[in-house]
Amino acid sequence: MFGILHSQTNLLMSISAFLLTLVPFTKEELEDILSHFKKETVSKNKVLVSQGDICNYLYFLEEGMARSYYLNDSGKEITQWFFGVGKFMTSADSFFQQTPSLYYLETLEDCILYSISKSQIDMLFDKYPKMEKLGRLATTEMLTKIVNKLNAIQFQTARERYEYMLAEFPDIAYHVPLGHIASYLGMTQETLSRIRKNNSQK
Amino acid sequence: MFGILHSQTNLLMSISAFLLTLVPFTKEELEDILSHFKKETVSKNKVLVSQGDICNYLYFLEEGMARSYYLNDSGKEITQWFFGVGKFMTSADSFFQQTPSLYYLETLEDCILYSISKSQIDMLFDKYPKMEKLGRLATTEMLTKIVNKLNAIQFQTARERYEYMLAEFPDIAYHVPLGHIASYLGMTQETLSRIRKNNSQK
DNA sequence: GATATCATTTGACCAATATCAAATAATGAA
DNA sequence: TTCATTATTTGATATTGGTCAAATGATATC
Repeated sequence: MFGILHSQTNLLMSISAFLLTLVPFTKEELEDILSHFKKETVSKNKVLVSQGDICNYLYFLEEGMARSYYLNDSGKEITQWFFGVGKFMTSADSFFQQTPSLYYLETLEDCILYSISKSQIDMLFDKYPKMEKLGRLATTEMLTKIVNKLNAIQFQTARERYEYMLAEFPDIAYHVPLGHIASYLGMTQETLSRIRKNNSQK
Repeated sequence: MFGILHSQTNLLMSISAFLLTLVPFTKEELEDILSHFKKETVSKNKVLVSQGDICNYLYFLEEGMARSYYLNDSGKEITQWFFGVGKFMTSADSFFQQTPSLYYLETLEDCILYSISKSQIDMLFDKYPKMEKLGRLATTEMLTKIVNKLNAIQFQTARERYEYMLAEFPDIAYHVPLGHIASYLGMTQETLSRIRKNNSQK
């Protein structure tokens, strides 16, 4: 079968470009802030944080994709969120409250990450009020996105939820295993498979 | 039938007590901050913000209860969140981005509210880094609660979702119309009625 | 390239919950 | 109190999506 071409937007987003979209840091501030992030490359399917760990780092995803997931009562992996290029990623509760993480964080592709520890970012929060603003704005954005997902999950049919997925994560939807998406959307992979089949026939 | 006694905890929570649980403001800071909030009493079933309005105020709920809701495609009211004593309430997106609100805000009981405008709170954000921290912490708390709801909605049966409601909003669950709760939990009110019946028989 | 492993698709059947309609109960206004 | 209105409950039936099992397809390793 001839494949459908899926757009590959946003292959890369530098952390400084991203920070500047939220808050107008000066060159000096930005340099100081960035000096506390550590660049690392991580290969595909690596678990960065396990359920029960304290999540010690906040990550910025310059390249690649990742997900958070947890194990439900039957031990099945439930994808909780996808992270794409140009996004912050962490197990938020665990990182900010320094409590055991409820989630795993796992790369889904080879990734280039910038990481920062809790103590370092707290130091930056104290040093720069603009960093508090950044934190607030980033959190507010996440809140909005989660509310969107909630509305999709709560009131839409399985097919409509898949359409939400395509809209929210266009880069990711065609590049990760079906089962990850199905559990993210709260349906079985059999159901998602049937939806995809019907969509492609239309 | 003899009614079950439902606990009435947290009948009142002062705004200063609440702020101090999140950030250690000094007496002077607190006084300055509170001077920008305006106390108002609002009677039951008043709409504070309508869908399409810009939400101009952030409210703190000292007494009473309220909800946010929207109208779905069929024009049915869907409760999106409940707000109880000691909580901040606003149409977050609309207030912070000054965009038309997707939601209505409506009191469910007579309320005592403290309101503050966007420009005033922005002024406080600029004046006090601790206010940015307050904003970040309050938003993070909200984020955690919404993730909880999402997990309940996504993976639990109708009965388990109702149990989540009782745990998250014990003060509210027995004091608002059934239909508000049913739409909040993503089920019909017939289903919720049957669940309550079964629970009371156990 | 052959084979083992893992991911996806397909089919048959079932359970949970929605829908629609009507009866009953509760509430509030005159 | 009485009546009108609104909220809740109940019953019958329909539908969506889940479960289980098996077949097919894709991928990676030797």
